[in-house]
Amino acid sequence: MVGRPRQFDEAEVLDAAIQAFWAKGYEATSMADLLEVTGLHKGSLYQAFGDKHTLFVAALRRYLEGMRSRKNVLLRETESPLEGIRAVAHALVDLASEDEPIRKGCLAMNTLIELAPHDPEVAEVMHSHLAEMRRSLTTQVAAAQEAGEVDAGKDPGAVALMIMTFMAGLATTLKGPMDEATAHRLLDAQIEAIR
Amino acid sequence: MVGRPRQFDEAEVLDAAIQAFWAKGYEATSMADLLEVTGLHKGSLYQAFGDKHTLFVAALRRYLEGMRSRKNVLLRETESPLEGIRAVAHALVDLASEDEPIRKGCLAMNTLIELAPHDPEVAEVMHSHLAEMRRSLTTQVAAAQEAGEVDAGKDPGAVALMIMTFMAGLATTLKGPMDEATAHRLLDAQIEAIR
DNA sequence: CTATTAATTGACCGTATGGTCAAGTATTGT
DNA sequence: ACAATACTTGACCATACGGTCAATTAATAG
Repeated sequence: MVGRPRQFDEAEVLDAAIQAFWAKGYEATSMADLLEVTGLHKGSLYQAFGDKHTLFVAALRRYLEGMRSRKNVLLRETESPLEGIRAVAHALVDLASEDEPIRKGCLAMNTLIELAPHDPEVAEVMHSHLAEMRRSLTTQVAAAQEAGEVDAGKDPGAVALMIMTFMAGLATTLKGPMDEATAHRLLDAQIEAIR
Repeated sequence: MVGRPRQFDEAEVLDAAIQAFWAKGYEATSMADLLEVTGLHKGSLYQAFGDKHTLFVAALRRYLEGMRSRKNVLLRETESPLEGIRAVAHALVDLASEDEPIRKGCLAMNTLIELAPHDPEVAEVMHSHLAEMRRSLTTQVAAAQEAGEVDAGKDPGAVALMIMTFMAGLATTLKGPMDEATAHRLLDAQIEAIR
């Protein structure tokens, strides 16, 4: 490539943007916030990532990719299908509990609530992410049934959705009075109840 | 009282504000939106309710009171404790599914995510609401145990929290791809799993 | 009638917002 | 050296924002 190369790491900039949007939400995060947290100058940010909305979508995409890849790693590294589900769910609680006592929750759920209803592009990104999550969890539940860890009479798709719903609930309530330890306890009970 | 009386119904104005905040969130709802939806003029709104934040808190309080009173009615009118829980939970799904296909979710959960972490006043209102909800549900679960509808060996507080968590999850995911019928189905399965 | 209170209307304000642009400087490949 | 690209800096912009104020009109109680 000809010309002066990027002096910043695009991934690092996106990660910084993720942190900002995650902590304050889309509307409440100003361009000034983003400039401060990324350390870039106005011109550079706009040239590299376009406007605020475009930057947000890029950051969201990166966040979601990260979640999915961590999920896949956990599912691969655990010893049994149900252990995998457990690991993924508890990892989400850990993530949502970061930065105590001002827990940021899950950027995906935060975005689903704040933006998805009015923002078609964001909605599309979120929907395909959730669809992938659902597919992945469904096959995992089916595997757990094969392994005798989950009642074979149940509908694996329904069980997967129930786990996702519960995780969404934890990610949401963790932004309120619920504490991390309780969240982990409830999650164990939920997985037990669903087997 | 001396002087010209209010030409508008404060409750109606608050309801209109609730609808606006519910549909778009706090930040994304402008004063112009609020004027349009309430039908009031700038001066009147500011004189009667103070600034945007004060108005929001008043609207939120009214919304939460409405939820609690409807909950109490449902718990009183149903035939068994577990039926009461079922009714309350399904009513929330109905509420969160209003205005299809742009479902508004639950203003309480929306607010918990968008504002509670940075807004002490809102956080306090939400926390006391959730605490009341939790107390109420816990005694209801205990009653269901008395009636033999729920396994007496379980911790009623934990069961109550699990139901609340699941409801929070439904309220959240209903803002995304989940449809109302699925939500009701999952809810039935959840209550069944928790007994 | 009078005092009091409220609604209406519209002008006005400071500021923060997201966003653009241009001039200058630095860093690379050829 | 030269062209190409990117970063820096800061000025600039239009607008939308939340919020204030004052003048006028309307409705009520005593």
